[in-house]
Amino acid sequence: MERLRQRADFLAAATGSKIPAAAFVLQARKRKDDDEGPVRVGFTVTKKIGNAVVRNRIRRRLREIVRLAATAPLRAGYDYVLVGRRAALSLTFARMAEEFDGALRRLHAGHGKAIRASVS
RNA sequence: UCAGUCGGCUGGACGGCCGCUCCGGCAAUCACCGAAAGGUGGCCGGGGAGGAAAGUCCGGGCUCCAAGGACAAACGGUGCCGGAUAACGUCCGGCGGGGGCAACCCCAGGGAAAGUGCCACAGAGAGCAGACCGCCGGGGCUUCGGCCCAGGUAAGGGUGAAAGGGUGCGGUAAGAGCGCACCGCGCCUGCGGCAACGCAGGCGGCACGGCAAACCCCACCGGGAGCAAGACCGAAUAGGAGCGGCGUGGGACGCAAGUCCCGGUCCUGUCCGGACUAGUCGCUCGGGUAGGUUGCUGGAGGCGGCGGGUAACCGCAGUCCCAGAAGAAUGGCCGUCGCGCGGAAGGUGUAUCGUGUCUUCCGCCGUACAGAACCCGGCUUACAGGCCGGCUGGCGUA
Repeated sequence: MERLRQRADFLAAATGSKIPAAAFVLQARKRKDDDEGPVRVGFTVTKKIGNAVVRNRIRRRLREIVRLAATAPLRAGYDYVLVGRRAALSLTFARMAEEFDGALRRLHAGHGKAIRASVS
């Protein structure tokens, strides 16, 4: 599993499907012509959420959720982005892990609010 | 012991499971990603947020850019004196003014006899001072209550942020630095101090109101931009330069450049008219974008010691190496405890109350402010709490 680092990758993922949850919004996008590539995950916590300490803490908790959810149905060749929300600070860890699992299943079942990416 | 004041330190601890990042060592130069530059991957050992890392308000280092040097002008900043420092708007020690019983605290604290300007409202009068009320003697009138006229007067009332020294005595018609004493102010001299300034004496009868966070004057300081600085590597695609291969319709003139005619293609189906008529492929090179590497942490460095200095701080030898990320590591989850607050019970001390102190239990109680981003010195602001020390005042005891 790799981290997303380039700004272009984040912008691309934002055009994919979105699944909202209490603690985060899950965005996902299948990379073109790449069925075997690694799973890549990125995290976004905007300045609106809080100061640097709060943003760091949210990002770390989300990162840990993804790391420990090895059995979750993450798919190869996909880019995932988790956008942190304020609730990620106070919700219990188990609850958030459940939400992540549920969000992934809904996403791959096709229930996400698919936003048609403009063909580039 | 209570109240106050100043300064310094600290910023939870331990354990379990699972991770992140950097450095060093070991090993095949192996595997994977990428066109390349380069990156990722194993095991072992070690390091890994703050007192403000924050705000980005000053001052430096460092880097690039600009510029003959110096000075001046302009603009910006600083502003009692001396010292510290790489430097500062910082710090230390003094001086002056103000506040507090005191410890101590606060002050944009140069120049107002260089010039210009302003001083609202109120008030009679506000910058060559000023008679509204009042006071005073004189003249006139009088219904004997007073009224009028020309004067004198800044002691009193009233206005104001401010009314041209203050208090007292003398003096006078009433008053007035009109005279005197003390205080204040100004000038001169002497003494002390590096200086700001202080002290003493003499002279002056008081002139020189305030505002420079109004313009201004004086002294001193300042080139600009910032690690997204800068350096190196460097695609794809487009464009540029060079070399080579193939190609560049026919004819006339001309040394050549070129011009003209006949063709060909296009505007457009036709006429007329107009435009075009040489590229294309391969290799190499340079600039540069995405991207990557570096800059990147050993420094005005920390620690304790000795010496100098009232202090800020400085010197000497010793010792230590102590974060380097890049959509941004330094953590996530759980347990036990600590600390604080509140409640309950019990013990202890006091004649009693208040209350102090100790032990145990309980609380879906609280445990802050805040995350390095090139590096230092400051300032400012935020902060649950805890600890230590100096000094001052009150009360009690010996």
